[in-house]
Amino acid sequence: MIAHAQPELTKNQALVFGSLSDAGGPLTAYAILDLLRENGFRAPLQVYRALDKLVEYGMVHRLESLNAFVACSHKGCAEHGTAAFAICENCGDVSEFTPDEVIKLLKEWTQAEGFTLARTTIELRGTCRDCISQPN
Amino acid sequence: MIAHAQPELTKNQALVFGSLSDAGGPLTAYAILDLLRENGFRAPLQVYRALDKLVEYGMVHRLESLNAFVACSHKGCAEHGTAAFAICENCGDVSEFTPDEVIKLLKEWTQAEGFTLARTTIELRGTCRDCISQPN
DNA sequence: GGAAGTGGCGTTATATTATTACATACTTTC
DNA sequence: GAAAGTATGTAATAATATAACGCCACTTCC
Repeated sequence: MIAHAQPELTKNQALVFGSLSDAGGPLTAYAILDLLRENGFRAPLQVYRALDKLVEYGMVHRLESLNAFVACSHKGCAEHGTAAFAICENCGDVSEFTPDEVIKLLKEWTQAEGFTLARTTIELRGTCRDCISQPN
Repeated sequence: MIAHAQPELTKNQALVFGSLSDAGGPLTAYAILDLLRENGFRAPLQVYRALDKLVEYGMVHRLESLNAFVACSHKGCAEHGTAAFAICENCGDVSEFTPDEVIKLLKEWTQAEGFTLARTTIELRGTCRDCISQPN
């Protein structure tokens, strides 16, 4: 478990985090940029810089297999372990969960290998329950 | 466990697979393109099309967190389960392994959720044993 | 044999994602 | 208030990936 300080956000960081929270799902950096143009955003770097910090603070996760970003689903982004994501390829819905037992096993593997673990990516692609039961 | 047929490769597929095998580590699509220019490759699509097939055949894995590709490390790419990767951020070395117990736990989660799993990405970022013991 | 389908290939152009480089401003610290 | 650190704005560009088109080789089915 890693405790994340809950720092004061700068204006840009707050705007980016707000759009991700409001979206309720993953957004690409350029989608965020378009949403924030009316707030004065002009360039990708404004988004990427804010995202870097938000990811560092643990408030936003990067979805590697989508090249997109999503607000952490934990209330207040309180301290929690490594997250995993189930991504529905039909509706785009993303479920975040915390597979502690899986993380434990992976840590055991890294320790046996002498590998110093910095960051873990676990992403499941497939079809969510709703999309299976309600085929379009 | 999924059995992958070991199909005849086309000329382009064989060239792309050859560069990945020779490299012994991950390459980006554009790095492959540059390696294969002397073999007549001119455009990214030639690489991406071959990679798509090789990934489909299970002979090449895509590393989502690197936007790169790596030849499967299993001998002859025989049938095997979902792979995981430990990526050294210092030397770039990638270790492929097959964490069956982890996959089993993740499958249990998906079944409990009614999520139909199509593809699993597990990537560990950190520092390998050699780079820890021989700091530059 | 020929029509129709399939898959691979080559090429150009373009879309999407991310970073480099440089200048400016604000804030904290001493 | 000078120095150091952090955030910002902007333009330009790099890196990654796909769309659209036409061509050719092969099959298969009548």
